[in-house]
Amino acid sequence: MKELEQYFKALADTNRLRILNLLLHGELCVCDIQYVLEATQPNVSRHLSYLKNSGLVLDRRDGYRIFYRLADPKQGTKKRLFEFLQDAYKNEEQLQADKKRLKEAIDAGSCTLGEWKPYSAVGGTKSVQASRT
Amino acid sequence: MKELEQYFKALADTNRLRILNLLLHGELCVCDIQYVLEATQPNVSRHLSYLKNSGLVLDRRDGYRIFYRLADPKQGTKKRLFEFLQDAYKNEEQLQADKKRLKEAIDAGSCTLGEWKPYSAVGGTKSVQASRT
DNA sequence: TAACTATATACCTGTATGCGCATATACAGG
DNA sequence: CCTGTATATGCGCATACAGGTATATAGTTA
Repeated sequence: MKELEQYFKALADTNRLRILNLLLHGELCVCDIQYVLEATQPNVSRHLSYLKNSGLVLDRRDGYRIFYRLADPKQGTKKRLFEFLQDAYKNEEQLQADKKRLKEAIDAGSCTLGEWKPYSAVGGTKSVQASRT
Repeated sequence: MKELEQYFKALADTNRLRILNLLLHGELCVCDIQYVLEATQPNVSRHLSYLKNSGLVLDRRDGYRIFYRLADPKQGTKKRLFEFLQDAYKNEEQLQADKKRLKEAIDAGSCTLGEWKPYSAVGGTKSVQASRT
């Protein structure tokens, strides 16, 4: 029960919903998220910590950068939760705008040079990583 | 966005998750919920208020009793949310125990004399009401 | 080792919530 | 109207967060 409650607590915040929206499309580093949300770095960092502690996302260090991604989308409840989100997100203009903004940033050469693919294509497998100098 | 966030805020509490679990099976009055949760009456009342304000449940007065039920399970996001919950709840022992306890209470003649049917059978239609003296 | 980049954390403040207890409100029946 | 039942609300307290600013940490490169 605690786990489910923890998921919902993690989802009960606009900034975290926006972050998950971005992560639904693949792994991202903090700075890209920060850029899209137009939030301060500590703010983004804290929300990511919260999401990580809740069990919804995982992180990975690559050099001095840390990449965040959704956690095990294969598994039952979590997988269905992500699918629900993916669906519910479709009605949210803000989130669509965020995706667009991220895409533009990536095209323009942001930190995350990697892929930009829909959630269905991510499927829990680690997305293409990109280390840039 | 605010709406979605509000839903998650409403779900981010054990007591409210337990209440929704019960409501997934039909309309209930406060006292029955109170009995199952073994919580104080003001406590249950406030959680119900919270759920109502979040848009997840509706209430209806019948005499000096007030019945609560899930809101519009027909509609898109909310419907999918309830379905997700229904599914996620299956793994939670506490919630199964709650259902059992409620069922016993109803069989023994609690406030809600009404039906006790699975969510699929409720489908947004007002459940059978029961007023008891 | 020093300088620099990307992230995280500590501290502070304001707001939201959760809970118990007491009390108010709403309805039903003499 | 007075009493009793069912539910809601006000108050006080403790805790959890969210956000900003400043600072610490980890890793990279010269």
